[in-house]
Amino acid sequence: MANIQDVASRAKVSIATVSRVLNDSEHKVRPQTRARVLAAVRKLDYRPNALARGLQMKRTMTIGVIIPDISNPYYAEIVRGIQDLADEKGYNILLQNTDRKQARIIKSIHLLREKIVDGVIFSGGIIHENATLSALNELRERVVVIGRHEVDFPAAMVDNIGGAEEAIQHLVDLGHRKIAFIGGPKNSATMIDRLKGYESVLAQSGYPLQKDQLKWGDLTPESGYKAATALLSQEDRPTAIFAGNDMIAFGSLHAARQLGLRVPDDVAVVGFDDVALCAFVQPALTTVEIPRYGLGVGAMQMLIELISGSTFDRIRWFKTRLMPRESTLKQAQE
Amino acid sequence: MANIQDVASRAKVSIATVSRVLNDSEHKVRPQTRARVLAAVRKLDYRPNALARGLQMKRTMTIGVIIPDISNPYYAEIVRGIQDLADEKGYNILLQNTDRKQARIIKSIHLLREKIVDGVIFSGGIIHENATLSALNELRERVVVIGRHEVDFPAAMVDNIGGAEEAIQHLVDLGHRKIAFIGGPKNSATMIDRLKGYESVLAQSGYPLQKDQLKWGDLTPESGYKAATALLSQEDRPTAIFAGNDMIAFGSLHAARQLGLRVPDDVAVVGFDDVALCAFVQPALTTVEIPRYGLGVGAMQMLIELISGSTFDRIRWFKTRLMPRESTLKQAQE
DNA sequence: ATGAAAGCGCTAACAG
DNA sequence: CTGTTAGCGCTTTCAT
Repeated sequence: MANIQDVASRAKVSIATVSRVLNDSEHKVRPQTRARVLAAVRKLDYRPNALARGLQMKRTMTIGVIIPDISNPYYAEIVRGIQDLADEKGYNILLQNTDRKQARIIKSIHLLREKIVDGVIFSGGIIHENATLSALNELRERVVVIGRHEVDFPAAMVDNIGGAEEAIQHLVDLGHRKIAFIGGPKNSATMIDRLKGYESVLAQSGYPLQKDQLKWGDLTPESGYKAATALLSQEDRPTAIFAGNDMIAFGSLHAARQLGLRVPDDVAVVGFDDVALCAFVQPALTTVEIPRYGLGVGAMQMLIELISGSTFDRIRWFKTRLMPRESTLKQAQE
Repeated sequence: MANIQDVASRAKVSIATVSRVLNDSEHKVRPQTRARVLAAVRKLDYRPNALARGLQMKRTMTIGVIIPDISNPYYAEIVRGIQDLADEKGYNILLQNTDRKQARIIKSIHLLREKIVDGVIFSGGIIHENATLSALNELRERVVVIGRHEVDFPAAMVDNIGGAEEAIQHLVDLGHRKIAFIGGPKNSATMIDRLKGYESVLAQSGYPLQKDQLKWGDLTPESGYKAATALLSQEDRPTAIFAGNDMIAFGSLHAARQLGLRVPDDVAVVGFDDVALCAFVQPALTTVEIPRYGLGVGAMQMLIELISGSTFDRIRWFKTRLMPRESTLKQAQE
């Protein structure tokens, strides 16, 4: 592999000059010499060694991205957003999957530090834990998180409260008065916010939350199925279910079917996230879309601002969008 | 950020000694000194600078992965497979999306070369073109491709012919005699192989391919819809459609519905790929599963062998698996 | 406008 | 067993 010295020799200049033309340095270099250098570069198919450059410059134009699982489409889309902006700005992405395991999160952070990334975007997994927090702090002010505001890092946030409000309002508008909620993990900030939105609209509408309309599980269809079955078997069953995420909603749909209830006529169901499946299941699931790609772009935008030292809002909110589909709307067409 | 010199000073040893204990060098170092060094490392929260190390060692434990689009679940799962093995072996992944654009492919390759990756896994996009090929060759023997054997790189291959054969055999076994094929791009090696498998079983079964049962489109539901509509509107319509991929199959399902034909009673449909949707559409789609995760692991395995200089089969085949579902099977249960 | 040389943080050969 | 030192390939003063 040709190095800068090879280019210099061939162009009969010093390596300093080569460096100058390659970096469009402000140091003027005679057009003639520049041409000679460029010719040598082409001839030798020379590429500057980014390691050497990074070592010298103390910046690598590489950023780390820490997520639970790239094969989860939710994160894949975020990453695509990050990457598109990164690409445009000349950054590269070092990707780390953690499966939300504390140990792997910490390992990833250490590793990214060794590789001298210019910054890190973190999404998914609990930051609270001391070990994670202190590891993240090693990165020194070079971190943007997605979807957390309980910690002191700049964050690209999903408006979960607003999204839930919109969903519940939609149900209320359709005439529902008895709306159940099936949440995911009780201590998840995301779930707490969605519950907040749910409660606030209910209270406002004069049909305040009833304790027996509240169920918790995990984020799987199975847990949704179980919770929904319980809810819908009550004598005074809800006319609508607001699920903490789409998986729970799918489980609820299944439960309703098993109980012989028609959706949306007997019971309406709303999910959250808008995974691809929503539009394809039968009946198509009404849900709240999260702007995943936009979140990724936004987080990268913030990180760039952070790196470049410009000022910016440390919290940036991203609006959700209600996607009304068959699971709440009576067939209107055809 | 502490560097090796800081550690050395604090431990009152030379940097060489620090390097030795950190790399478990064969050079013996007295347990006592080793302990001092380790203590200093901990105290200073020292992490070796991977750039400096890479510069010296000429290996970075980083590999590049070039794919069309990480937000496409097909590639996301491959990447996850790559990454899991990479992780285990201490490698990191530099991810590049190309959207199959020649210019971006080339840019990615150049970039990965600058960053001094130890190797590259390439998937998706045409390699044939001269520019791509020569760029890839710059990487000098450090490339593994997924799903291509027309070029001279080690490859993790999908057995498209076998998969198609199995699918057609399945249809023949069910009594189908007139089976249509709707392909994707005519010049795609993948599609050509699937067609080959289709033809071979047909020929073998004594119901050779008829020209009017063959349609080409792109890989979208729309093109599948169009082609299927044409096929199914013929007076002597096929009793089964073998689609080049699942998207085409979804389009075909839609076409059948529009024409008032029941699936699978009037017409059976088989797809290829087994995207997540297949199990959820109505009727669930019979298709051929591609072991995406396994492909990723396999490719990484090959790359590691390539890097380490051990011998290995330059082509490794990955078997597909038929997933029989409702779109070919009459309801048996319930 | 160009070149010489220091130094980024590390590994490894060589010396002791 | 431990230390000294020469690079790895680049950018960037400081001279000229």
